[in-house]
Amino acid sequence: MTFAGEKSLKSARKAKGAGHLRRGEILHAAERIFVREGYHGATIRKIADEVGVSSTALYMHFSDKSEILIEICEQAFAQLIAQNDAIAAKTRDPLDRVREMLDAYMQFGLDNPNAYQLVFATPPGALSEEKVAAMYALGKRCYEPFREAVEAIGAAGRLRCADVDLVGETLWAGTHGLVSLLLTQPRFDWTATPQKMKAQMLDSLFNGLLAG
Amino acid sequence: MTFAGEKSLKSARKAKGAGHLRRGEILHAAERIFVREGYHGATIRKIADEVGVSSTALYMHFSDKSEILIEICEQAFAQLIAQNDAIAAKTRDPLDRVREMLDAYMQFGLDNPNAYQLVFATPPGALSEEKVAAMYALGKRCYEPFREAVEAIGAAGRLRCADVDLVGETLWAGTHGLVSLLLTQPRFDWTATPQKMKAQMLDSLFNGLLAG
Amino acid sequence: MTFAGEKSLKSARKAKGAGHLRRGEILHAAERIFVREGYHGATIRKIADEVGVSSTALYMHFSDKSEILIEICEQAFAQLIAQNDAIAAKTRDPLDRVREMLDAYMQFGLDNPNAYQLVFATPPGALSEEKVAAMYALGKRCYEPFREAVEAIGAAGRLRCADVDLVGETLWAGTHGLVSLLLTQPRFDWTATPQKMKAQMLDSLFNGLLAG
Amino acid sequence: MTFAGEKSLKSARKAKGAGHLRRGEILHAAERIFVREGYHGATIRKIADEVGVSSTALYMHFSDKSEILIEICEQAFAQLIAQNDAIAAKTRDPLDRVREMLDAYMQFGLDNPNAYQLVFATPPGALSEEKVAAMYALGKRCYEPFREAVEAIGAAGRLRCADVDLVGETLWAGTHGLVSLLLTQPRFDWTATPQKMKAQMLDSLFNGLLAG
DNA sequence: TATGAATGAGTCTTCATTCAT
DNA sequence: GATGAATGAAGACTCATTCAT
Repeated sequence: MTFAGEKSLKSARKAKGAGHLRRGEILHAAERIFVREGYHGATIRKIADEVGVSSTALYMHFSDKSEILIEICEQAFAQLIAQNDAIAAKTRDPLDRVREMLDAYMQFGLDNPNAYQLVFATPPGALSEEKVAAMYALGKRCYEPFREAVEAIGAAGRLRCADVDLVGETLWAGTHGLVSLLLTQPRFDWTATPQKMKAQMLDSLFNGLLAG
Repeated sequence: MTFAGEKSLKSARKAKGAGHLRRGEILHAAERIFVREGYHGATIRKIADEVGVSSTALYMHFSDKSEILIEICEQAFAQLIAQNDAIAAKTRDPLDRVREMLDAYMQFGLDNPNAYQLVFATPPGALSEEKVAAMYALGKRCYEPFREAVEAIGAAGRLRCADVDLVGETLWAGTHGLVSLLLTQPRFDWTATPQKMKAQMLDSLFNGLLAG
Repeated sequence: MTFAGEKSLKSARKAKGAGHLRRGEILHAAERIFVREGYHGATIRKIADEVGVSSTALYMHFSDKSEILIEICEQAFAQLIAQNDAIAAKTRDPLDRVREMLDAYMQFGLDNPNAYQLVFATPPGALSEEKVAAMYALGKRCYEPFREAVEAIGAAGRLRCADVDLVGETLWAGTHGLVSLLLTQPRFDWTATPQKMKAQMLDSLFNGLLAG
Repeated sequence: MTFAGEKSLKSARKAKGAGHLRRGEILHAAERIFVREGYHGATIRKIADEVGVSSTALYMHFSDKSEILIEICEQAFAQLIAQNDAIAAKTRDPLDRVREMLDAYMQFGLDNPNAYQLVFATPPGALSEEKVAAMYALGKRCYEPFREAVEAIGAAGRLRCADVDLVGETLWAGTHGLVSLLLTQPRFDWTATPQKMKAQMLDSLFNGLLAG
């Protein structure tokens, strides 16, 4: 149900700048509520109440409930991408690069639990096929610098396993698992701090995957 | 076969089910839809339609929408617990025991993607505090045999790291991460089969965590 | 929506006799619940539960929810009529006759609070025009012996007021008011027993209405 | 004016009301329907239709169906209380005071048949225990000035009966009975006007209760 | 005689969304 | 830029009623 004009409309709104603050407030409130109640459980009114404006007001900033979700995800990906790009530019040693990327990735999840969960567990029914594809593209873009770094490790002959992609995916899975569990199982009696767990996870995976 | 519509449909329906059959059908349909649409997005009507009964009919089997969710989770935990108990009873060597448990755990997730996601990302706001606590208790009960097995490895001096719990949690996180990613990112271009990835994850973690 | 056959159907059912007990149980349960919850608030299921049978079972005794209400009212009127007829036949002195009738009337209300309130405060929307008319006819039939008795007092020149009907209606209103208040305002801190209040009401009205 | 249908209707609606106007309209419609159909029989939709708004609109003014009922009762009590207070302030002679209060009370019932019946036969199961208690408190507050006036008559030695409360309650019962019957038995062939009946009831009770 | 399973209509209520102001 | 009033559609759930057994 999107039609031409949407894009420019969006830009127009963003360009205005006056409502920038509001926009941000709404996004943050929405993020919290989307996670606390689930996408469908989060109502426009609940979000508006949390911000302290009328529900009508949200429509001045977002044309749609789904647009809020999309923007949250876009921003999350933007940060994730910037993060990885920065590390890629800065850190030469591929091993350090991968480790830094993974650490930053987990840290992002811990720092932005709502956005993280939204990105990795949004009910599929929430977004149009189009939008889901767009999100996927962002995810891929984000994954790329990481994949390259892993490949560099492999090229340096430091991997125990020949399949570079399999290694990368395992690293992602392990780190994602830690963040995911920490966020979704707050009741579990975790014995160490998130920082220690992050380190342990990275150590284990690197120990396990790297060649002697 | 399909033109008479309403009447034949109705007869077909009635002919179908004795009683607990229905219950099972409903649970399975609900499982699918809860995951596809999220708990709040899954409506009683959608579930009923999927089963092919009136929405009213669901209330003959479940007093509540949440009760359906609860039962799905309980059954999932029951299977997970039975699985772990069986392995604990059967497999003596603690190392094999842990590996088997983790493998079975991941396999359960792959085989029951809906139940798995429901259990590990229980839709927020769906269950009463009470019920959430009950679910947590089941989770703990399920984790126990696994924890004991990890402890046995530690007792045998085979762990690189002294903190047994940290090791157990890392193992859980890693395996959960793989299942979670495989289920939530079906679009990602996974390079290996789930079976290979499972093996790779287990190998990596064991390599990384076990003492030389 | 009533049609020919209803009457005979009813007789047929009643004639059977086997379900007599059940029928009575249902009527009593319904009476309680109609009053406790209101006609619309009383559901077939609630009534069935109170009796301890399935809701379907009620349909074996009554074709309809409204039929239950009607029968309760009919029985109440039947008793009221029998009461008045008996007093009319037995008590010669018109003054005693009226007093006895009014006393019995109030006592009926106190003894059968549910039926009484049903008869005098059934939401009009509950019954068809037809049925309401039938109820009214019964009410009239019940009122008749009372009216005659009041008339006899008047004929004996014992009324302060010439309008016999006005006197009768005032007597009815006064006694009804007492019963009605006692039943609907159980929270009120009534200072005397119902028996004393009945007597006081009758004394006051008679004192007030009778000539010197 | 009436042919365009929907659109003009809508405009008409919108043009109608500022805000509390609506609230009042709803209260009046609800009052009628509550009495005509009983509390449970009165549906939000029926009320909304009577007002000419969507059922959703009711929720902009009242958070709940029961809140509508509560407000009707509160307003009725408010008027009743104001009435009695005014008479208490204005009329010195206790006998006149009581008579005026009772007359005003009956007149209120005749003028506000719906509110009256709602207040004195509050639909069972409609209100929470709390709310029922609140209503009772209002009733008590309303009764108080009347009770005091009756007491004053007694203090003046003008009562035939020593029990002042019993006298008050009898007066209330008698007058309530008249209103109640007039409202619930519109089919009955009342021989006098309500005004005459009111007077007759008061005369009878006073004659009966007062000392020679 | 009785019931368990089923259903269509309808209940209260809430949602996303619009529009006049 | 913001809102209060409004609404159609839909949500969970309940009701009276039926029917095969």
